[in-house]
Amino acid sequence: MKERNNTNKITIYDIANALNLSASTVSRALQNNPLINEETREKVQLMAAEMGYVPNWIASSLRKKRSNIIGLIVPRTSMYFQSQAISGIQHAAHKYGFSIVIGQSDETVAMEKELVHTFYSLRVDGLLAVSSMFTTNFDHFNPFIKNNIPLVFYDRVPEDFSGYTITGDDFKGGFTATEHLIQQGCKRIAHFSGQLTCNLYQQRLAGYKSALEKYNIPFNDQLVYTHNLTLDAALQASKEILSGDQVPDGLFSANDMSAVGFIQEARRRNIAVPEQIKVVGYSNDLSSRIISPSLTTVEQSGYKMGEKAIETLVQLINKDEKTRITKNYVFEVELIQRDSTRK
Amino acid sequence: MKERNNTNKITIYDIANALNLSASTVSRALQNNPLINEETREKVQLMAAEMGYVPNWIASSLRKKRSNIIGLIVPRTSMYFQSQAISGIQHAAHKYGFSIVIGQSDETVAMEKELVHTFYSLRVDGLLAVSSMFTTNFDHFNPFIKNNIPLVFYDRVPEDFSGYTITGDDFKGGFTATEHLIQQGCKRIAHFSGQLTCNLYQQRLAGYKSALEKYNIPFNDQLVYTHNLTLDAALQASKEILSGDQVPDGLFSANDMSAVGFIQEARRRNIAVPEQIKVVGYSNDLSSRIISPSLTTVEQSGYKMGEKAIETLVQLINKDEKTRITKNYVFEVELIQRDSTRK
DNA sequence: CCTGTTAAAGTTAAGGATAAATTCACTAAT
DNA sequence: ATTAGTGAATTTATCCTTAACTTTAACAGG
Repeated sequence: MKERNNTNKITIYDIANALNLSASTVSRALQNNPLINEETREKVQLMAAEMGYVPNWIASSLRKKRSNIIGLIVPRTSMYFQSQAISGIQHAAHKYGFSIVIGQSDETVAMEKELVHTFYSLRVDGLLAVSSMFTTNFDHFNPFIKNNIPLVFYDRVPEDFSGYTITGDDFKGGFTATEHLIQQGCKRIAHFSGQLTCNLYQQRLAGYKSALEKYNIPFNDQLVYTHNLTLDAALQASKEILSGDQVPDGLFSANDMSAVGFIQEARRRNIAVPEQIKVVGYSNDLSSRIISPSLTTVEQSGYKMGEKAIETLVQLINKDEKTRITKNYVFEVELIQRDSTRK
Repeated sequence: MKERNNTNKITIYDIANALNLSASTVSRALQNNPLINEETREKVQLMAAEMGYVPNWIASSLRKKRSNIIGLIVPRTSMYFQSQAISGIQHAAHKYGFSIVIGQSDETVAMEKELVHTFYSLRVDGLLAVSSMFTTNFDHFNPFIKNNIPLVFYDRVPEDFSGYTITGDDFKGGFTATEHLIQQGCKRIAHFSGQLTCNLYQQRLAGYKSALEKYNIPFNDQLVYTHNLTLDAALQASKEILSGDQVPDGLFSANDMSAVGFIQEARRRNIAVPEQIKVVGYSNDLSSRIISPSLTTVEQSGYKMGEKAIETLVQLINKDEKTRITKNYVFEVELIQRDSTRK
């Protein structure tokens, strides 16, 4: 038996031969080009279906100089917020006829660089990116910027970037979270922050500071714990905080996972949340509904942000002149009150 | 100012012209083909770097009939197990020089069909798939099977499929989980199952039945609750169970999320876990460590399964004759004992 | 001195689809 | 009857890279 290889796929030439037509007529007919006689078009489409023709997207991309592929760079697909964003992106992308190629930077700059290069070589029509926590220099995105290939950052975005960005209102989120803790009676509020090179955490910290200032609570940088916001890092920091002599009465954590870590460590030490310490997280992860006490957090819809990001990108790709594209779109945030800050 | 379009990218012809060489020499030099003089090769590579040349992957794919892209179909990227698997797949794929295009079926057969078609048109070199819960007929994968394009299923796989599969030992998992409950003293054990059209849930149920049988506990199909295993569906089913007159003393849930839902509903009704009812989940999701009491569960590494799946696929793509490829690889499972089944 | 060999190129032809330019048949208008 | 115009198709060139085939020059051996 002869082994079939991948080469004997049906092409438009096969259809053309079968119908005694030219390849370009077939091509046009399949695209419902009005230059083609209705009868011919139907004949072609019928034959294509019969022969099991599937267009070769690679050949089409090469010729059209358009791949209908969008590159997506995320630090990790397993982060709840990111996986929600990916869902939003996928759904919207499919609606617009684009496929998504995903790359994970694993929070490293080196990998991020490599991915940008790969996507450039792939000739993606546009790039969607969430930068790694450690990216401060964005020069490796230059191939896209210099060649005018649409590029949209969301969630974590470069500072002073002249391009398109989609973010949550992190300052407001930090402010609201901290203000809520104060209103619930907290006087000594600790803060878990991520890398301050990252706009997100900078803004959340700034919001935290601003709320303290409003209520005349002096800022104390001893209360700010900067780490990578994983469960383990949070447990570590929590031990430090809870074994100190001046234990705080509130914590605003820049993500939910490390707030969860804090609550678990507090429970281990029989320190009552919310009675002795009140806690606010960030993102409204699934875990915030699972931990007990349930976690007060700042809602930020990954799904919607992903959707908005790709919508913006697609408008840029299609050079949509009619609709005005917002350059720096900011999503509203909302405080979700749960048990971890009950009075 | 003239607008730059995406077309004026550097090609091998530009390099060839600049050096007064032919395009094929440049092509060869860039691929370190031994037919090219070392001096020439260095000259070409230097010039390529200088001119900012990036190979056009689309043209190369068309010519080589190989895209180095692998398609991935998952029900949802946001499921913890799936996102872990994606991480494993991504890392390994990168190592082997492949890019991953991800599509979500959203647990619908229609979307799954469409994705298969898209990936076929994309001329992916291979396809990795986790079927939707509702897929019973796998004919839509035929384009791949008939054209001998490597196809590997993992986690959820078709029954009686003659191709390559990677699964966890779901029967053993179901058996071990149920046996553990029995050994902890449970006599009346309920089971949350997913769609029984899906091998996973069938096997876990079979394991559950087998354990009951071993300990001479009669199987009672009133105790099996089939739903889609989301938090909401679990809450609904839990209400039913817990408000009935014959409340069980144990629950084996086919995933962690619905076990979490059950524990939450039990807490709401002041039914103590594990004292009154013991609970075992499946997958060792993050949530199993967050819920209190912490959830006993069956470990199944998504990361490793993803890695194994893509390794198998890559071997198939490369027609690796030397290494024997296992057709139906089964991962060991392990019971992780936590507080939800304490005696 | 000529043939044979080899290294190091160059030329040409896919790969499959499509846009642009061209041809052809036929109708309408002068 | 001749020209212009139109609808419907065909031909050709192109996208960029690479594999297959050819050429060229240099040199060794009889």
